[in-house]
Amino acid sequence: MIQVPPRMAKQLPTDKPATMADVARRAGVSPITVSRALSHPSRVAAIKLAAIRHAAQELGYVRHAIAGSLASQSSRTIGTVVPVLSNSIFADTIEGLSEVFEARGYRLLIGSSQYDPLREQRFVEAFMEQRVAGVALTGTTHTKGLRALLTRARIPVVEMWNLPRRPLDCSVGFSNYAAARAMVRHLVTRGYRRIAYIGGPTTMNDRTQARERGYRAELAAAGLPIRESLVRRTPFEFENGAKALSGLLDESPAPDAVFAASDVLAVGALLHCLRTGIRVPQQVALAGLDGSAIGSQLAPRLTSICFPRREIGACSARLLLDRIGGAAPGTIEDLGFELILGESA
Amino acid sequence: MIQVPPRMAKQLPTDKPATMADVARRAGVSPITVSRALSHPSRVAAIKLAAIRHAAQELGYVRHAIAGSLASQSSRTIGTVVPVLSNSIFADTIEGLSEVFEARGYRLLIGSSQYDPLREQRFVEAFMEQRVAGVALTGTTHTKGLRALLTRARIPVVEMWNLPRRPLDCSVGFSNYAAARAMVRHLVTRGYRRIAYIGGPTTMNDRTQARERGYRAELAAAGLPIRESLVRRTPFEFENGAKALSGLLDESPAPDAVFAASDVLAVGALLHCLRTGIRVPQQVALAGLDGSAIGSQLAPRLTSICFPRREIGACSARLLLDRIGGAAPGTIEDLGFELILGESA
DNA sequence: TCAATCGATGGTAGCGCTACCATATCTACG
DNA sequence: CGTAGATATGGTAGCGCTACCATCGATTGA
Repeated sequence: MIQVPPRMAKQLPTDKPATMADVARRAGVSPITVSRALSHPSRVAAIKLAAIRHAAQELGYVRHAIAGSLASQSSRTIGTVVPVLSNSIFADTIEGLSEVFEARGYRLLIGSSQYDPLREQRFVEAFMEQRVAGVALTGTTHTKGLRALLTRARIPVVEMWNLPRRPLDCSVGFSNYAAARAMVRHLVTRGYRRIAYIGGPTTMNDRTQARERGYRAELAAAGLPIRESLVRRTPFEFENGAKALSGLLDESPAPDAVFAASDVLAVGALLHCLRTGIRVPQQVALAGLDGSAIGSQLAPRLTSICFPRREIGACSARLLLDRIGGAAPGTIEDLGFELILGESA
Repeated sequence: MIQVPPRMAKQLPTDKPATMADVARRAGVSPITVSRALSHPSRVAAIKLAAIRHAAQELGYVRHAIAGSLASQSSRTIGTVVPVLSNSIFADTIEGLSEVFEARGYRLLIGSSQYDPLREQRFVEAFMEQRVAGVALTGTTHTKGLRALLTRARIPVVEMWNLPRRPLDCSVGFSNYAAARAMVRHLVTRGYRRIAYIGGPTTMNDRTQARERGYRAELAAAGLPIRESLVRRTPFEFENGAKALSGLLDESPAPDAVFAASDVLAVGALLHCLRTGIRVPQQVALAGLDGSAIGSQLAPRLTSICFPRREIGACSARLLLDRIGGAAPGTIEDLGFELILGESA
C-alpha cells in the first residue's frame, strides 16, 4: 500500500450542494417552476426553461432524488434477486432487466442470494425499506416470510426462469421440466438406452428440481428403467461435472449417454473426456442444458438447449412496468427454449 | 401468454403502510424513541425496546429508508460501474464489493458501461442524484465531465483493476503492464522467439492498453523485434480468439507462441487448436491472462496469470468505508498477480 | 363586452424521518 | 443536602422536494 498526493482538491469545509431554491433564485423563478422544468419540461415556457437550465449548470446543481422520492411517494426503483452474479446465465438476465428499466428512468437494486431463500428474504426486506415499485425474483422457492411480506406489500412481483402454476403475481420463463424432457427424448431417439443424469443440488432450487423430474418422466415415458445409481447431484462447478462423469463410467453397466442438466456440469464432463481420451459420443454421449457459449466451441460441440436469458430479464422488466402502470396481475409468459444440436449427442 | 388467478389477494384500496408515529402510538412512546430503538437500540430501555418491537411486528411496520436518508443526510449507498456484468471477471469483483458493504449496512447501485465512458458518466450522474456516499469505478478511462463531477462532489472514489499513477482518489488493483511483461518473459525464458499478441480493443480500455504496452516492452527488453503483423486486436469473444489465432498461423514466418491478453481470447484460440488438431505447445505455444476457471480444465491446461478478482472488490469496499469514515485519500493498493503454469506454454 | 377556458406560475403544506437541544429522573460524592 | 454527571425521553424544526389548489393573464366565442 502506498500513498500518493491525490488529484482531488483539498478544499474548504464542504459548502453544501445547491438546492432547487438556489437555482430558482438565480433564474428568477419560484422553486416549483424549477421542479417542473426538470421533470415536466413541456409545462414550462421555453425562455424560463433555458434560464433555469443555465442557472442549474452554473451552480453545478444535482437533483436530490431522495427528497423527490419522499415528496412524490415514488422511488422509481426496482429490486431484483438472483442466485449468483458470477454465473453469466443470470448476469444476462440482469442486463436485460437493466436495459429496459434504464430506458424508462428506473434504478435497479441487485441482490445475490447464493441459493439461500433466507438471504433472498433479507434482500427483499431491504428493498421494501427503499419503497421499491416492484420486485423481480429468480425461481419460485421462497420463504414463508417472504411470501407473506410480498402479499402484504401488494407491489408487483415477477418470478423469473420458471413457470409456477400459481405465481405470486407474474412470471416470465420457460418450462425447465419440458426442456429436460425434450433433451432426454432426443437421446432416446438417437438410440441411447442407459441414460445417466448429472444435475445440481435440488435443495432450494426449483429449476434443478424440475429438470430432474423431466429426466425421470421422459425415461418413464420411454419405458426405460430409472437407476438411482445413474443419478448424480453436485454443485455447479466444472470439476464436479468431471468427477460425476468419471464416477458414472465406473458403474456397471456404464451409461451410454449422460444428460447433464446444466452446461457447467456438461462442459466439465466433456472436457474430462477430452483430457482422458474418452470418445464422445462413441463411448458415451453427452448432452447439456443452458446453451452456454463455450459448449459450441468444443469438439465435439455440446448438444444443449438454450434459453432467451437476456429476454427473460427484458420481458420481466416490461411486465413489471405494465403492472406499475396499472395492468392486471397474473400474467405468465412462456419464452420457450431451443434444442442446439452438436456432435456430442 | 396466459393469465391465471394470482395468489396475491385483491384487497380494499391500499391502506397506507404504518409509520413510526403509528408504532409509537401503539407502543405508548414518542416517535423519536421508536427511531432510536431501531437505529441505536442500546440507547433505549430494554422494556420499551421490547414494546416497540412488538408494536412494529404487529403493524407490519417497514422502515422508510428514503425519509431516513433525507433527514439524516446520509444514504448509506455506494455506486459502482463495471464494463459488463456477463463476464464473470467483474461479477466476482461485484460480489466482493457486495459482501463487504452488505455486512456494514450499505446498499450497492450497479451500472454496466459496456466499455463506454459516456455511459459510465451517466451512471455516476444518476448515483449523485441518489447522494451516494462513494463510488467504485473500473479502470481509469473517464470522461472529462466525469472527472469534473467527481472532483466537485468530493466524495470518496476508488478506481479498480488498475494502478493509475495519479488516481482520482484511491485505487485497488494490480499492474496489468507488469502482468503482461511477466507472461511474455515466461515465454521468452521457455525459448520462444516469434511471440504474437492477441488483445482486446484498446480504445477506452486502459487495462488492455497496459497489457499491450507490457507485451511490447518485454519483447524490446528481450531484444526481440516487434512485428505489427503479429499484433491483433479483437473484442472479447471465444470466436474472435479462434479467428485471430488462425490468422496469425497464416503469417510467415508463423509465430511460435501466442500471448492472448485475456483468457476469453486465449481459450477461444486453444479450443480452435484442439478442434483443428494444431498441437499446443509443439506447433504453437499459447498463454492467456485472467486465470479463468475453464483454462485449467483444458488439455493442455492454459498457462495464464490470475488476479484476486473478488478481493479487488472487497478491498475497494473497505477502502471506501475507511474514506467515508474520514481516512485520508490517495491510497493505492497493489494486490499483485500470480503466474499459473499449464502445459500450453 | 363578459363569461368560459386554458396555459403558465406561485404559495402552502406536507412526505416520514432524525438532529439538536431541552427536560426529567436518577446516582454519586464531597 | 446540593450539585454535577450520566441516562432516558420528548418537543421542535427541518431535510429538499412535489402535490394540490389558487391565481393570473391571455385567448376565445356568443
